[in-house]
Amino acid sequence: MPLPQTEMPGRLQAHFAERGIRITQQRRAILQVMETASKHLDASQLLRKAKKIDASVDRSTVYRTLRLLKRQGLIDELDLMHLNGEKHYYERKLNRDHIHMACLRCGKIMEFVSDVFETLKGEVEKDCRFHIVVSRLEIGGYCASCSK
Amino acid sequence: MPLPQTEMPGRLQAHFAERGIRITQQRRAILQVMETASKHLDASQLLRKAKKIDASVDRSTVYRTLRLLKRQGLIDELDLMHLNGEKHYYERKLNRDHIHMACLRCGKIMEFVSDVFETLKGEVEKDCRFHIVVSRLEIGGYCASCSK
DNA sequence: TTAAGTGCAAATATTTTGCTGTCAC
DNA sequence: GTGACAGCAAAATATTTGCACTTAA
Repeated sequence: MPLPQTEMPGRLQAHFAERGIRITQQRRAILQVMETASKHLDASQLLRKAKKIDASVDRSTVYRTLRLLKRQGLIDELDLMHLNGEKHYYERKLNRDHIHMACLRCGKIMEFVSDVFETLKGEVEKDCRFHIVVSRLEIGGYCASCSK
Repeated sequence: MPLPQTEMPGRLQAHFAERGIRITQQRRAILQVMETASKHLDASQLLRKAKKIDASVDRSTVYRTLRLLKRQGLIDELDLMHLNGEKHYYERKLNRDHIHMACLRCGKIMEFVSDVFETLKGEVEKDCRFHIVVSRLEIGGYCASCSK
């Protein structure tokens, strides 16, 4: 029997609590969507899903909460090569950065984790004496099925 | 004594000619700006500079030409970590991809070329059987001066 | 209690599109 | 001559903001 949602705040809400960031009903709904989303939501999708939990959630609250999450370093903002317009996509920042590949033909999004990527970031930090906060590698091209 | 501009078409215009893409007065102005730009123009800056060469250039022609240049693989589109709003920046695609680093404090944009980046792309192509057309690595953080 | 957060509506910012007239080839 | 391209204005898309009301702590 799963615990009720209120007893499973999730990491995002826990982070807010630790930092003394106020947790409102609307933020709780938005965080819950971000926690449980499989992947890559844009602001409109996030709004729609959050409204199912709390119908009062407004579009501007979604944007304000996204800004907050970005500033806290809790989410990453992606373009996915602008395959579908200029909107942004958001996902929880996970333990390890990953590369996003977008197929220019079928639109499929793939992810890839690589030690070489970590090496590359290390090189940038050392050679450029640059302290990396956030990094984004997006690749456009053709996936295995589409380039056959 | 420099040659008149009409005898120095530049690579972008040459590419258009080779592919039989029509070269209009307006496109010539826009290409010339892209050729000679030091770095990273957004659409409005590009429009402003192109108008100095040909005052008739319209904003929509700039966007249409940018789309054409992107599709021809002649320019790269960047966000520069959205340090200044949601607009895009454009630069001529050079021989070799480079990484863009944006300082979150002073706004400085740095570039970095790395063999490791080439290795990483090779790994993606091989391990994911993904044919890369365009790639973009943007990093946000603090530059040497700002993280002292 | 009260500072922070919210909804709502309107404003901004950026990019795209429909249409009619023009020009490169 | 004609199909591709242009300017113009209006629309579309995405995001932000001002303000008065509400709420978490």
